[in-house]
Amino acid sequence: MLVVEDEARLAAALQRGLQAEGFAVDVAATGPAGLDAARHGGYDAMILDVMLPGLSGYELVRRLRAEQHWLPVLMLSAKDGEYDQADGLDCGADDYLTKPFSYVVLLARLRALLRRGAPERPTVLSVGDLRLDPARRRVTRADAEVALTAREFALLDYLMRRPGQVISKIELLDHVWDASLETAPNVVEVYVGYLRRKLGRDRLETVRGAGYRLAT
Amino acid sequence: MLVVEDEARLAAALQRGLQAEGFAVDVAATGPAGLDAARHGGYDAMILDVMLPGLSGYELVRRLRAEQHWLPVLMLSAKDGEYDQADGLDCGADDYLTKPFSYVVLLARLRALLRRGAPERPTVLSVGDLRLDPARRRVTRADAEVALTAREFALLDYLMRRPGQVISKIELLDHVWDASLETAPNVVEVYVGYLRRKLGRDRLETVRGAGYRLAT
DNA sequence: CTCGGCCCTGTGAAAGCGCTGAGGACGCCG
DNA sequence: CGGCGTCCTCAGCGCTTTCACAGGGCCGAG
Repeated sequence: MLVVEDEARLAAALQRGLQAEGFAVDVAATGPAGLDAARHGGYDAMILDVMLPGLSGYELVRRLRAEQHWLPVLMLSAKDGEYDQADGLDCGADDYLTKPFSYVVLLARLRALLRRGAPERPTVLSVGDLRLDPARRRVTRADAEVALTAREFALLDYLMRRPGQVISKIELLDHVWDASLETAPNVVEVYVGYLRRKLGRDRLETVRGAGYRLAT
Repeated sequence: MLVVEDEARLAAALQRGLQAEGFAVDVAATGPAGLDAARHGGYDAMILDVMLPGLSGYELVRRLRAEQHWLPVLMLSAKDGEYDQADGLDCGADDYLTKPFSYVVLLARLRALLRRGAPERPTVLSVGDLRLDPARRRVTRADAEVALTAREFALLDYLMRRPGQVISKIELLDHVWDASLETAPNVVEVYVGYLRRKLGRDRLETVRGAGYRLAT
């Protein structure tokens, strides 16, 4: 088990507690150190604080995932409103716990995580004759490559992870457009337009008053 | 012993012959099946045909090596000029035999291979006509040596380990430039520029807003 | 059929991103 | 000490992308 926590007392407590449960535990106190350990050590899971010196927990997971490491991650955060749960899960953590937390709950979540194991993330998303490969950053439609800009790619990625479901503009703004409260929802319409032009007219359905849906 | 060979008669002959020598022999008839067997079974060596349905022998070895399996591999190929010996050895095979071959020779080579055992050695990385030998610190392009500085070499090394994938500047900074939170991402651009000059313009693709990709 | 609101899209400005040449800092060697 | 090679910074340029906006089309309700 890898524990990444800068508060020395909490880190020590976790280490002792987990060792008592039979885990072998390493501790890292800073973001960069944690990232490094997660990369190299063969851990079964990681407990990760959000607030860390050098590199936030979010950023740490994001980078880890970007490098194709699927180590299960349980995130810890002080609930100070600055960060929230959705953010944590969004950036690639597998579970989330708010400080202060009960030790028993932590153990239970951890066990659940380990039971699940490192899920083999889908390498390639595929819906109909559309294919999107996040690692290679390639999109093909009926085996023909489609060139997308960064934003278009992010949008399509998001939609392809929930094909057939209606996704609201607000949600898309939140996730694809980094929570900018002051951007008009019209951007979404514009980008859906771009995608339609590149992928075919009827692939993205408009659900009036509700959002958009990727045809399955 | 694992024999990966799609020609049924040859496969059967090899199996019988090797069993007569006291080997336990499994046969796989397709590339994917062979890869799978090589991954899981604890074989001492593999005899591998180049021309296979589903996945070529070259690709099979490459993948195996990429996953850190150092099972000794003896490659077989019809000498039709399309593939050649250098290719076979470059992609990570340990020895090479051209069809038609004498059974005695095959046995001798196999024995030699087993004597040597599985060496823990990094393979020569090879993508397209690019070759990079980490041990010798040498890079060739279409068999012509290319002189690279240390940094250029490290960068190319990193990219060649994940050909086709998009790798972000952040990740490159992390790995090639060690822990430089305060170095501008511009260094990466500069060095990609250097590599392009030495390796050819279109070998390194820019993926705007995401990173770089080594063309496969 | 009409109307109001929702959605689409062409236009264009601004910002962002990546490439490159110039050049400074540093270490190595003669 | 000067020449050389490597590493890296910096600033300017050109292209792409992003986004706001506005006019017009479409849809559903009444």
